[in-house]
Amino acid sequence: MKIAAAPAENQIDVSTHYIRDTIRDAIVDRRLAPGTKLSEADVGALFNVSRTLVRGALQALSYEGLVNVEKNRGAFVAYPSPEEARQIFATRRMIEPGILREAAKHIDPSHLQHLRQLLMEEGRLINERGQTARRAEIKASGDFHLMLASMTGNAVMQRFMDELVARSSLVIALYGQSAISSCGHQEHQDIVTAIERKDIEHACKLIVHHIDHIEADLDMRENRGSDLREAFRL
Amino acid sequence: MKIAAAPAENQIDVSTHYIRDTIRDAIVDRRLAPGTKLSEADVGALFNVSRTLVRGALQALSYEGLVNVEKNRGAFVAYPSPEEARQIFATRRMIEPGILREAAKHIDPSHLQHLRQLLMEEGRLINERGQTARRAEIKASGDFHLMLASMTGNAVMQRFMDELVARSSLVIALYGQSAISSCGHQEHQDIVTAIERKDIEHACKLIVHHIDHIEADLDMRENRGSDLREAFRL
DNA sequence: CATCAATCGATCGTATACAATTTCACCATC
DNA sequence: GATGGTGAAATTGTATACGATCGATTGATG
Repeated sequence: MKIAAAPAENQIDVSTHYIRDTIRDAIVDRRLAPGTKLSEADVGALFNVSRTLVRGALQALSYEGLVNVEKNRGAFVAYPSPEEARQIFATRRMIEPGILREAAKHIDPSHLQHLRQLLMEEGRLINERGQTARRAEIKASGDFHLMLASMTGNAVMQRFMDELVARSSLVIALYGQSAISSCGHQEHQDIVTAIERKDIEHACKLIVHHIDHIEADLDMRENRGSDLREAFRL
Repeated sequence: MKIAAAPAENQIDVSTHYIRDTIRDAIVDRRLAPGTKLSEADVGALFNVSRTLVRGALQALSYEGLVNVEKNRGAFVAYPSPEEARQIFATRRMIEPGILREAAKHIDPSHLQHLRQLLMEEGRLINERGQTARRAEIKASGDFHLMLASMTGNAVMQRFMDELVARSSLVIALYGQSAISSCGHQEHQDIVTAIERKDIEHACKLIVHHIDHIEADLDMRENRGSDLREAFRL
């Protein structure tokens, strides 16, 4: 399978960071399918850089859990197992109530306004059709949770949530049913409402159930499609 | 300053992982002081490998927050600012109660036995003197929290805690008062007792206060010693 | 016809070479 | 004596070279 990534972009200063971010976006947006091989030479050719920089980017993505690097075999877009997916959502359930309680301490009106704005954008996307809108919807849903994390003013936690949201997007793209639940949007609204009322404990309950619902909407049977092969690899 | 790291170890297959782990241990154990420059050539010479592998290891450590890589200047052992230190502990307060609640769901008698064993080891170290014992004590204290994380059976969360504990150790080594509080050990015991009684909510309160106490025992004034310089860098 | 071994091609792992940048010493100047 | 500029040395950034490993194809053999 050929990789459909960004063009060479001769003008831009192509660094490891740029390559990493570009590939990450492509993975999270599902323009790169899980399991796709990311050959160092191919990626390097696409960006007009040597394998050295590509390796750096792939290594970084492997730390983030978006790419699996197999020794002497190469790098592949992550294909999270159902167990891995469960752990990602379990981790979010462990973390996000804590984020909400901490965010509540630092909240100010502009935060609430920004949250409401995100919700409106989200609502707009739900009514659109097509794959592009679907991708944007998944991204917007993640942005909502990232916004909550950013309200804590805690860069360490934000990085953790960045990773969790990115990996969640990958999981949703992989195992999501075509009949996507638009109730997620309603749940986001309910959470903001609870925050506005300063009923943080209720917001915590809501967000845990929300994560439950996201997970419940997935169909995580093994061996979807053709990739028996990955199933047997280490 | 010369680096006092592991010898060349000609026999061992020295990979990026090995280098990363060795440097990480040295940082967390404070055999490498914060701010120490990790020159690629020097480190490579110590391990008898080329700069290629060293760069990989340093990049990995930078992702973990134990090393700062500054473009065109090199890699330095992280020198966490007070603000960064506060964020690390704040993150732990957000996460660890969630870990406790999740761990409680998966608990079995062997876990409790292992916890008690860690506590005994910890108690033994408190009564020893010397820098070696101090290092071991900091490490043991971290291991207690890592054990709780491992009880969740969640690899994603475990990795987050690995990072947080390692960075905490660095912070404690940096800002810790010489008069270390041995009440941390008592607090660990109280937490285990609460878990044994299945009073998880109490254990959560205890662990949050415990983290508060660790943080309160630090002296996080800026500009300790000479390093104005770091203060102005990006 | 199936199975297994040898070989070849492709890809990765690591070292090395060269370019770009920073650092530091030295010297001129005020 | 302090300041500022110049050039060499040291260090990092990136590309390339070469050896090692893996996978597939081919051909021999039962």
